[in-house]
Amino acid sequence: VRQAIDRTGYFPNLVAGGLASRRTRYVAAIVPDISSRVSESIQSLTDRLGESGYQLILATSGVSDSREESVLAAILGRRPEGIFLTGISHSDETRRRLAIAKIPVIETWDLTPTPIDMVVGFSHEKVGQAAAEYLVSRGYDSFAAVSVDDGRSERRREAFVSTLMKIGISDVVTVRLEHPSDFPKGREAFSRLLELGKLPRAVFCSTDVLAHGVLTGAQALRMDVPGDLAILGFGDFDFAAHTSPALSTVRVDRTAIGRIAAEAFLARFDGQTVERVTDIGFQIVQRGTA
Amino acid sequence: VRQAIDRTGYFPNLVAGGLASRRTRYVAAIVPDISSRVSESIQSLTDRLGESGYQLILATSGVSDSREESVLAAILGRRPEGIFLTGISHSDETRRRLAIAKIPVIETWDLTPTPIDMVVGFSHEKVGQAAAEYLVSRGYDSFAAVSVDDGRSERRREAFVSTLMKIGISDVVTVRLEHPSDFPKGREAFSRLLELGKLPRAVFCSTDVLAHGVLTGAQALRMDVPGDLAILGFGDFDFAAHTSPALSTVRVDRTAIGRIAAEAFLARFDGQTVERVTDIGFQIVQRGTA
DNA sequence: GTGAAAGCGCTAACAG
DNA sequence: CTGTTAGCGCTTTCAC
Repeated sequence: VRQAIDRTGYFPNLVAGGLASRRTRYVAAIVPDISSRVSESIQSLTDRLGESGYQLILATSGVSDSREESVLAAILGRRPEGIFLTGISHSDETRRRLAIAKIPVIETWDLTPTPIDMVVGFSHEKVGQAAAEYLVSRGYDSFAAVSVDDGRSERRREAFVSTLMKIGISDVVTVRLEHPSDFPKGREAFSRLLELGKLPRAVFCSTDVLAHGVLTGAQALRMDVPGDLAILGFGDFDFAAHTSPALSTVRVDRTAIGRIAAEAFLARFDGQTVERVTDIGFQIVQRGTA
Repeated sequence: VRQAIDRTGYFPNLVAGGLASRRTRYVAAIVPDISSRVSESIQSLTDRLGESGYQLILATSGVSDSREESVLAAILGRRPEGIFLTGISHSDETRRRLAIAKIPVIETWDLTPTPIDMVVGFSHEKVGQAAAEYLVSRGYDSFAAVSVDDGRSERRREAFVSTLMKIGISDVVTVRLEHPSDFPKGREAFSRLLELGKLPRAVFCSTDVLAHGVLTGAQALRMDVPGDLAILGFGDFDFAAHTSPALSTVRVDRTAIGRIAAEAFLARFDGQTVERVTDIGFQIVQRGTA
């Protein structure tokens, strides 16, 4: 039999199987764009899912999720058994369609008290707050915050600023740049801080690329980092981390998001009940002497 | 009718459609890993394909494509209409299965005279050669080459070395590191060059992260780059590019690979004949005064 | 043109 | 337990 199979080159048609069994063994993931940091969680998702015979349908929703709704519509027709979403802000229409589809949904990279179904992520507010508390605890007393105009980035910055406000520090210089954050924008942020005359002792960048841009701006002026200026980034952008022993960061385990999401999907497919919200947390990685 | 559709929340079952029409409107892509540079080509692939109603099945083949064969088997059963592959070395079994499937296949990120079907990429030999010729033309006369033990990386280095050999320069210091290339390995490469006593005037790194690691190694010694040491990387790793006005690179348009592949697939699905091999080339981007 | 019927290649339910 | 049969929800063909 095996020989006959080999000779004829037969391999089962999974689309027929999917139709008959109503189990397509697909999970769909919608990410803003594939090259972003968010997509790194997809790696662990794919790998774990692949082990159990599931395949990933990957789609991009574009800048600020502009295409999420239409992409979702296109994808639901393919009857994936689960949906991996980025972020927690989704249109009513998206929510309605997801409700109709009645399949496990996991929102990621954030936390919310009102998830569509499940969430695995961390609190961006807590990140900003922890960043502020960390810098204060290390004795810094003048601050700046730089972010890009993207929801999660802004929320980290806002939490940073408001936490400082609570302990009586209200003159936090804020620099906001256009999404997406990249290296030159970090340099630009540094220039703007310079123009404002009084450079702070510590700056929180809501992104690691931004932090790295600020860093080189400072280094170009022969400043000592973190001596003259402490820089705290976010995300553990490996490259930034390795490049700059001077750059501290709020580190998030990106692969955990994919891994935990995969396990949650598989458990649900298996009929098990699953924790609805998983906070993967974060940690502050100190480098140099900041 | 629209109202009834809206009320019942009906949306067509594409898996039934796929079975009936034998057109699944899926394209599958197999990449070594999602976080690698290779995967950036996937972005443009997905986007262009999505515009035409095609969805992407993404799978990873693991380090040095170890899982490519099994992953392909799992994927062919889903009857994608096209396959996007990374690289040009594929096992006989892979080739056999692909032949049986009789669907368009595009090998990418490389060039070969014997493609399975179509190829879109560039010549790694030419990259190495161009790197050598560029540095020589700029007056450098002592060289080092650093690479990781990955097929394409090695081929760039080998071409670099052999091109220099042809013009009479045979004492090129070579440093080989383990795959995958990362920042610390670049620093390690620099250390090894130092240990060898005589530091060259120019070094070609077959990866941009490697180049950046070498760069910071040099900067740590207060060396002037490119004054004391010219560093030429490969790949246009944006971060490296932005960080270091001192770092030149052999730039490849990664999005072009996905875009061209998508167009080729769509044309073939449409019954058109398509160019079998597309060389997207590369260009040397000079930064600083190197 | 419009409408009914016959698959697509499996899985699952059922009868033997 | 093995063998048969009836769908899964579409597309396509074919008769009208």
